Amino acid sequence: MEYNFREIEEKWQQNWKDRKTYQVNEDASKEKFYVLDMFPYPSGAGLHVGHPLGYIASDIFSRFKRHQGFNVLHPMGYDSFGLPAEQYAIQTGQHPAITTEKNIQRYREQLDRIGFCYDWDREVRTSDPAYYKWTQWIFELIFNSWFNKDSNKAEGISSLIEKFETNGNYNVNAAQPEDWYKSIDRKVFTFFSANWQGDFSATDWKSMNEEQKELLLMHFRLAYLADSVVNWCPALGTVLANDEVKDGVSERGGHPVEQKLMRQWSMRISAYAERLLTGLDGIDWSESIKEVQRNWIGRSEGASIRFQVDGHQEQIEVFTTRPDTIFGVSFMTLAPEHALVPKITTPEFKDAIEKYQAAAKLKTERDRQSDVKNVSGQFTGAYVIHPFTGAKIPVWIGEYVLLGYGTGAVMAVPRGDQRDWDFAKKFNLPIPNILEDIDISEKAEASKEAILCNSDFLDGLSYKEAVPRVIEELEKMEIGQGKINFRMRDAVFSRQRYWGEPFPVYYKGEIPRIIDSKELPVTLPAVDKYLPTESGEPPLARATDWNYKGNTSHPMEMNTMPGWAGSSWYFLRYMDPHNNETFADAEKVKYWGQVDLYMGGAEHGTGHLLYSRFWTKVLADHGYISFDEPFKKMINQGMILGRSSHVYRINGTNKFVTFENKDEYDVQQLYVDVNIVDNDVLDREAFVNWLPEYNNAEFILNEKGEYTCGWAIDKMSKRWFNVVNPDDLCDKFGADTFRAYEMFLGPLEQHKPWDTKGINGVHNFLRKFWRLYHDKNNVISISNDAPTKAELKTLHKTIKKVTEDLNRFSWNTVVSTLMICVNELQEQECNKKEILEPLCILLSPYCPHIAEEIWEMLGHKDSVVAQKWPVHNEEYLQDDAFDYPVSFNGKTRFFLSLPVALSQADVEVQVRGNDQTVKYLEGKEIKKVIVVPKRIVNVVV
RNA sequence: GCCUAGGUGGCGGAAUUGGUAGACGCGCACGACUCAAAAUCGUGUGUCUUCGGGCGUGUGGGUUCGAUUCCCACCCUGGGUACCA
Repeated sequence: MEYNFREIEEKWQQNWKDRKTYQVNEDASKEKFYVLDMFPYPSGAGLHVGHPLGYIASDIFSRFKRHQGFNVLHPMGYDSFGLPAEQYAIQTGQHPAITTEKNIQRYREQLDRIGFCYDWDREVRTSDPAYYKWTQWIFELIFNSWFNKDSNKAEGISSLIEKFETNGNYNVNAAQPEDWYKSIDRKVFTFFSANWQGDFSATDWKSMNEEQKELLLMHFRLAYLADSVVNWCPALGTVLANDEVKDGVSERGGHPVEQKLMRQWSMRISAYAERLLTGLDGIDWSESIKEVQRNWIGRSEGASIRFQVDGHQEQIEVFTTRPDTIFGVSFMTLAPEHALVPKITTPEFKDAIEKYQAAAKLKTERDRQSDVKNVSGQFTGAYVIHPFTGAKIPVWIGEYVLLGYGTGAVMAVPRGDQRDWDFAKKFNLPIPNILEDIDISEKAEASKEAILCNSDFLDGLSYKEAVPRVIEELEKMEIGQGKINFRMRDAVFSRQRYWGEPFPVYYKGEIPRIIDSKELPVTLPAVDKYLPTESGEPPLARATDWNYKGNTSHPMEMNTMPGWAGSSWYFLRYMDPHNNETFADAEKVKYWGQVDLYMGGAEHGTGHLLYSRFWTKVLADHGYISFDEPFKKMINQGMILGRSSHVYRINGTNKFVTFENKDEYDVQQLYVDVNIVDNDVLDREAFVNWLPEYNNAEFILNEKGEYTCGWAIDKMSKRWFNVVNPDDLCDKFGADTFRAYEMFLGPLEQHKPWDTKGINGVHNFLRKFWRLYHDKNNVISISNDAPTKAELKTLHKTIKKVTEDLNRFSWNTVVSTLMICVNELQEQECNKKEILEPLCILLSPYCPHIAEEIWEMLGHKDSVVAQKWPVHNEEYLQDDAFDYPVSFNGKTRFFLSLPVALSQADVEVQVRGNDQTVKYLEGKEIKKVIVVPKRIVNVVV
């Protein structure tokens, strides 16, 4: 029988389905292992060869672990809320649920062909009400939480209310902005005085009405409603989170984004900044993605200092990482939008300041960034008083100071900061020297090594010594303190879209109220159109049939949750996907625990991977789960790039010149469909028929009479005509070949070009493998004879290497090892059962269909999936006589037959082939013989 | 600028702890089978060579009996990030 992969693969895929081979259940007698893929958004385009790369790798690892006796959880699902389906709905009126369902089916068909071992009974979809019921539940949990900085944990809001009732907020150390009380509406809180600083007593609390209590609590909750400056994208008609904006335009679609003040839900992720940062040390992720998160969190240590404005009540607070350079301050710079600017600007500079502010406002975020080199600024006419010297320091505004970072104000030390230095030079401000022996006429010196001078009580100190000294002094004077600043902002959680989770929230007046968790889910209502209303409200404002009937008189929240809501906890739902009582049964969560191996792209560093960690920590703080990091180890697969082909048209003609001769003409390079190019040779007939414009193309051929195409490596895209579809490859070569080839391509984490012609090599390997088990007439033929030593050695070294490679996540080298093994066994004409049976198990993670088929042909009734992973025996690997090359002065001079008695003490070397013992080499006495592992003996004279 | 991953034949890549660099595959060349082609099988394939050997892992140094591997300096490429005070 020939290797008929089509029949075999169809047969076993059906068989696995019927036998539920890959169903897993909690089993206390077995050790668990959780292998997870980042679940896909089911787009309409289907899969190309790049998508399954990570799925194949994780599938192989799951199967390997299963063979090793682990109880492996390996689920798959869909991140099925999202923009494209909604955009399609806007254009066609088709409900996004229908589009999504169709796309999911297409995805499933494509995935099934590749032969994955997912337990499909555990499939989750974020857009399924049975799923988002629990997304809504978690939202309510977060809403009903505050972050206690004393315990460094989220706690239930009731513990906060208890505190308020006994002591007001006197002993409350909650995560919230320092100036939170400033945004309290004084029309509602009339009993607080004008200069109220945020403190209230138990009596105050008790005297408040329901509305006032709720408004106050909102400033403590981990999910809160607030007026915040958000990234508004007019083209998409929605707000975006910071991680969804890149270079001032939306990540999806590249539409411009503007800053806008809106009342929005936010998540107080900033409360977890420190824990999100330190948690990185304990997880096995790539250094680069950890670095992305560290930068995003942006922790910097320094001090905040308040400068008194000369002649005003006001103080300007700055944050600096270099409080040691305080004696080098020669001016202050505020962000143009800083709230104090209008208050302190003197009349004579009012016009100039307003002009500057207006100009700054006109510039987009993007313009401001691209204009970095241009130093600009404007003096306000105001001065602050230096806290130590009493000197008058001019206050400027400048674009280089950002309102969103720190306090929006900097103390400028031109001596130590290049931007301050540039600013000082441009506007002729003084550059006082505070560092010993360093020239500052050309540039600033930011070194932390230098010794301070001209700095009063800091003279002679280094950065390390000076910082605590200054902070001590500032605290004594009550004008500053040591401070840790974070770059990370809270995450906006509202989207003005239809196709997302509805909030379980209705409004009583201005006050949002949570819908009782027993009444969840609040399902997405039908709407007549998927566009915002004429008055600019989100699409959900069109809904008339909310399933939540309890408060028909009260309006519902009309925003929906962002895309990352559902994906922030899906890995927990897989553990218990059908539970209707809780998001996942506590016992089951305890059993499956953390994800042991998480496979996916590296592009989610500041989005999904951060939010998942955040939600996991909240759930852990409330005791629902016992771990506060979701993904123990993560591997980010690289992108598979396309190899696109070029043809060269002579300008002004319809003549195409072959690659070899293209330099002789003035040509234009054009992309050509890779499917009509074989081994860089163009199928001219297919080309002529490909596009109408090429119907009458003429060719200038090479010497062989062929047209050779040029090529380049590009991203796989329809635009370059270089998309390769996995279905075609499964048709032509089979899923087993496809799986092995994707791994064989190169290291998983690296970006690498796809090259279809290389797949033949792997296909041939599988045919050879098949032939190992068959005789010349293609009849299964296996002998029960004892294997030879050489055969055992081949097998055992293969077992050893394959096992080692899989344990160190080196998927690509395994394929080569198996190829070498098959080549050797073929040479040895091995047909021994004792060798070929374990080999079949070794292959099965990579090529499960062919392994199953052969396993059955060998007379087994059970599945190869259930077989124990073979273990190698060192005994078979030893060489009994090997010629060791002897290296003398770095060059191989002669060979020794081993075993010989050699140790470092021996100075006599026995030469192969005779009994001669040498004491001298090239006339020099041998002093030392070095025996090293592997195959070299070194002689030192 | 900073962070991060890399740089090995015509190509993808291997070399795990410092130990025969280029495994395995593609491509290419030659041969077998064939009227012929495809497919398949076999042989060869870093480079120079006076056939002894010489040179070779981005560049230049260093450590070592021995360096793709370790150390120092530099160059280049991919990815991330930034007037972050």
